[in-house]
Amino acid sequence: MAPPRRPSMGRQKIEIRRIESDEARQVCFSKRRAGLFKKASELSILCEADVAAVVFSPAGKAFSFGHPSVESILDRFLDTSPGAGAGLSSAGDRAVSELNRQYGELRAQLDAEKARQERADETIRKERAARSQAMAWIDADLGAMGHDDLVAFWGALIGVQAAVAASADQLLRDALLVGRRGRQPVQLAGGAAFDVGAFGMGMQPPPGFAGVDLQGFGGQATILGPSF
Amino acid sequence: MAPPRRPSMGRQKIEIRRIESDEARQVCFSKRRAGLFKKASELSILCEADVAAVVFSPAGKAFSFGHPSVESILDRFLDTSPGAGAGLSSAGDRAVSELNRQYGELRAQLDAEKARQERADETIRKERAARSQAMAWIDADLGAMGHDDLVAFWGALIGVQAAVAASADQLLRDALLVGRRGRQPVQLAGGAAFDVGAFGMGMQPPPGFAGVDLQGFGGQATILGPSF
DNA sequence: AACTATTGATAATA
DNA sequence: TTATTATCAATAGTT
Repeated sequence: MAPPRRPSMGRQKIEIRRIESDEARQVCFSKRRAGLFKKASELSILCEADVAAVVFSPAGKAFSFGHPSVESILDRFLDTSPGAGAGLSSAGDRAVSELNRQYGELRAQLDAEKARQERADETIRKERAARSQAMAWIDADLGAMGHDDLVAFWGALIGVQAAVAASADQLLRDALLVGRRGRQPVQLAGGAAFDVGAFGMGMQPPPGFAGVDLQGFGGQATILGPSF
Repeated sequence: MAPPRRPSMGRQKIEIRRIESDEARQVCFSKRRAGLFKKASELSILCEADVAAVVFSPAGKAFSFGHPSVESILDRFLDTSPGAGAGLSSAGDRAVSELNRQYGELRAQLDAEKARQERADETIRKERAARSQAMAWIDADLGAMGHDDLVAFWGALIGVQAAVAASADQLLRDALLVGRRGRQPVQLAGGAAFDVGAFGMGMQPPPGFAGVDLQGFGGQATILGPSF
């Protein structure tokens, strides 16, 4: 059998030497320029350092990053003047500085959002994985199953439910399912049969539990075999 | 036996914000400054770009990297402005313009993220609402339930499942639960049928099922007492 | 400074 | 160009 082809080889190790392909070089330039500026930004924030980076593309186009501003850093560096201090030298520089600050703030927000999104996705993914397991059981031919089979089935489902709820509770604090892990008998009024079609999002109490005693699970229970 | 403690926690995730500890900040500065210059060097070699990076430590000490030389890059960057006739008159102005553009882009991204997040939250909310209903049923006393009741129960649960799955499919396209809506009996062998230990995610058997013999489904099963 | 477990960056691909 | 994914590379926390 053929080895299941990966969708990608993933990143491969490369030598640090001029990339021959024009296109590949351009792509690499864009990516690494962004990476360089990000690193510069992180350095300036983490260590409260003043950082400037200037890059000219092979085509001659200039790109730059600076905190608090490119020019203030460059001037300070070129001047070699100890007296220049750390102050910004012009209104324009101050504007750039402010923009840079807002930019950093915004980016932080975006990162936070992305992290939150990832947690949500993960929660959904887990719940679904658990549910698919439950579905497999649910798909079983229930009519052909004995009573004890069904009870064991139930037990397994409870386990899935508990696990899912536990992992999910971590993320959202809406009180839909909080507390009450212990069993607390649900009051099910008697009545008609199940109306499966009615089960949607806004559900009503299970219609079809007429005559079922939901109380008392405290003692020992013996469940009879597949006799039925 | 004691768990073999790792020699290190390894790298931990950190937020990009000022490092409070003076010592840690200094160490980080040294490491990341080196990393930044390395990245700059790689960029210049790989893409044949002219690159300069200037860093001032919090203490005011200057460090720099440049290819082919820091000064040539900086001069070129600072020079390329005075002559520009249209609109922007200085490198600083262009930088501001670029920053503004990026700022707008970021803002748009953030909005998109927020919208996506809202959809995810809604999905989770719905799934939970449905699940809380299912939980109410699960809390019922199964041992006291007759076979017919249990079967009906299952039927209702299938309805819930279908509704939940339908609403959830809208959001995520992971193929965890795609297709197969119709019932396709699961093979429940007469022997060991449910492997509780194999629970979907990383789940443990339901707390109360410790005493339940899940093997030999063809026969009789006895569930022990209130330990449940 | 050296050492690793992790996170983060990115080459290859679609 | 943007998205994805498998790998490689950088580095946070320790020793």
